Amino acid sequence: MVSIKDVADQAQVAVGTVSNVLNNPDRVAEKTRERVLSVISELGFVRNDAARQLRAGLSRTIGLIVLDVSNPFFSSLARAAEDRAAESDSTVLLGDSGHDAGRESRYLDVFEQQRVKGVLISPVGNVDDRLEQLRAHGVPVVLVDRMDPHRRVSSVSVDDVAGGYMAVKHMLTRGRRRIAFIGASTDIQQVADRLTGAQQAVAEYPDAELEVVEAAAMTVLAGRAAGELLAERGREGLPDGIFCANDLLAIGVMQAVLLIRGLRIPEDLALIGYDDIDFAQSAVVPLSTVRRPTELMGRTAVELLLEAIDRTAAESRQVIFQPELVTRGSTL
Amino acid sequence: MVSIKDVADQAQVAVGTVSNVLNNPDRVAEKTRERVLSVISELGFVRNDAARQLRAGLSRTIGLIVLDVSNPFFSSLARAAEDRAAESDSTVLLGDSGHDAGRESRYLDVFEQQRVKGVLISPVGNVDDRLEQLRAHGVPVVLVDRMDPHRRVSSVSVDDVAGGYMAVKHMLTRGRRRIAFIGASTDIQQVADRLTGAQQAVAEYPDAELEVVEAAAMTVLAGRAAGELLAERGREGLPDGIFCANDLLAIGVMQAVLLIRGLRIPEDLALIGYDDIDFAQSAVVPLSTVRRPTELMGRTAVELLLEAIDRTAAESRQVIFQPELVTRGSTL
DNA sequence: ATCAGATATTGAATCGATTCATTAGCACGT
DNA sequence: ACGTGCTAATGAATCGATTCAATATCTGAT
Repeated sequence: MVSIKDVADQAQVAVGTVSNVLNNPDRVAEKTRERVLSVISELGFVRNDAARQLRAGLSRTIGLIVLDVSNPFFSSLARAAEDRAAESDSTVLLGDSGHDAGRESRYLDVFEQQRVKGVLISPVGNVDDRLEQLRAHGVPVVLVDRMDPHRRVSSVSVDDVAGGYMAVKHMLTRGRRRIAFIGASTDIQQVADRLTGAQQAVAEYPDAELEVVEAAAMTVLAGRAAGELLAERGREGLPDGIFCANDLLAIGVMQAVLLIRGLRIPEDLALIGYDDIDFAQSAVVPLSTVRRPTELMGRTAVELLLEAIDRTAAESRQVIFQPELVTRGSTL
Repeated sequence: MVSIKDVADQAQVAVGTVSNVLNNPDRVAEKTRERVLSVISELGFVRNDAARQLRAGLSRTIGLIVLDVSNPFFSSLARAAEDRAAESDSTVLLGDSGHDAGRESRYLDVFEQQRVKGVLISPVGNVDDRLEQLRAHGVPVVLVDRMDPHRRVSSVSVDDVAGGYMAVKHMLTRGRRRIAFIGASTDIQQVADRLTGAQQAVAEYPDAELEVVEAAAMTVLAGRAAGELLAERGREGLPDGIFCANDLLAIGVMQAVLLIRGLRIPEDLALIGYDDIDFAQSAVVPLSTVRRPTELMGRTAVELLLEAIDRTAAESRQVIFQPELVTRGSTL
């Protein structure tokens, strides 16, 4: 394995000079620099990051732990974070907790041992203590898609109350009055917030009513089951507008509802989801939905982190983004 | 920042003993070990991986670079790789190239500088030279979902010819004879292989014929466009079995075809996709498909890597997995 | 009490890049 | 020839954990 010493010998300079070529090129005379560089490529020298980090103390990597890497929300966010990090000469290393607290904890261990510059995390378990410990060790942390109730760590999140509000308000302005909300357990904060927003919108219309349907999960199949349940009531018993807590549910509902002979979306029933996954626009009837600014969130998360790295003992910042209404065929 | 020295002082032992507590616990007397451990948690000591790696030479991380982290094939593979790595006390750090050669190259740089134990990669660009360089530096490489034509590096891949064969053979045994293959450009090796398999199956039935339809992309929308094109021919001109090069295309085709009044899947038209994404089973008509053993591939990739790490100068191994037919409502 | 043989502990040397006080080299003016 | 003021290059000390030869401590047998 080629070390900086080998390069120095071969190029007939001191190790310090080689180091300067790599880190302070302008302190080295052009002739020397070129000679050293050519030796570097000749020998195929690659800087040992462990040694560099040990001495210099600083790392160039940011750890990102997400709940589910196959969820488009997170993968898009991760990609944006990577791009932003690259602009500041850092790299994002991605860990997928898969909603598993053990795995999450392992990644936190690894990142801490590797002395990453900072950690972005969308937490599963109760990691408040771990994060506090990281902060105490000088590793800044930014929460993603979740706020710290104690406001001790910075965060980027989305105003899901506003998202729920705009989804339902949209259907109300289109004349719908019998609204249904379909979501899984409101134990999930995000789902509870979307429902709250929906209730606020309905409250503005005295002649409107809101029905809450609990689905078994946030999946297409659970949505279809919920839709079939509604369909059994017959056409008269149906709501005229349905807001689903995510797009998967909405697609399931759409499948169930379209099987009812003669029932049409959006004429008889308006339908809106949440997330704007790829399938939303390519559903049989293109699905209206609420989009979260994932790219912006990813970039901002990295920026908050870099900010925290610079002024070491800064106060935390909570950035809350507004979601955006995407209207398509299902609510025209 | 707490170092091993601080722990040693506080626990009244030598640094070597602390190191042994961490790495060779059975060499340390129980009483001493407990004392050291309690000091470690009291001071909140976290081992500095850079120093450990510098001295010990070995790293505990494996780099994995995938084409698209939001693709269920890769995310499932990544998760399996992580699990397998964890069993061997290693961690997988995930890099998402997003089909971008520049990003891929950046990740290779980082992984090489970090001296990872090994690299798993599903390559975008022409990285043969880079990978050869890595191997020369003693970092084993395993290709994922692609074989090295020169057989210099190990790989795990899938027999897509067999996959195409079994998809079409399945429809043929169900009595279908007018088969269509829908796929994007056969520049993509995987697509070309699936077509080859389809042709082999059709060749076994003298009275069967195969039509090839080129789609604009491998997406739902492209599939719907292709389906609409077929639908224009009227019912008589339609094939009675369609094999799509992936599930997204198949779902698009299904959407287009079901709009034709009276046409039914699978009675009038059998349909089969490839990949077994989540949506396949929750499509309006559950979609038959061909599944690749992603978990097994992820585990095996890590195993090949670990194998290569142990016996340093071993020959490469190409592992080719057989895909599996998943029959659902769309071909009953 | 003594010694052999385990067992437990010690601490200096080491990995490779960075840092910085020191030295070398050079140009120019007197 | 000599001093001044630069820029360029040097190389020893350093980061923190691991390793291993050397030493200390303990056990049990004679």
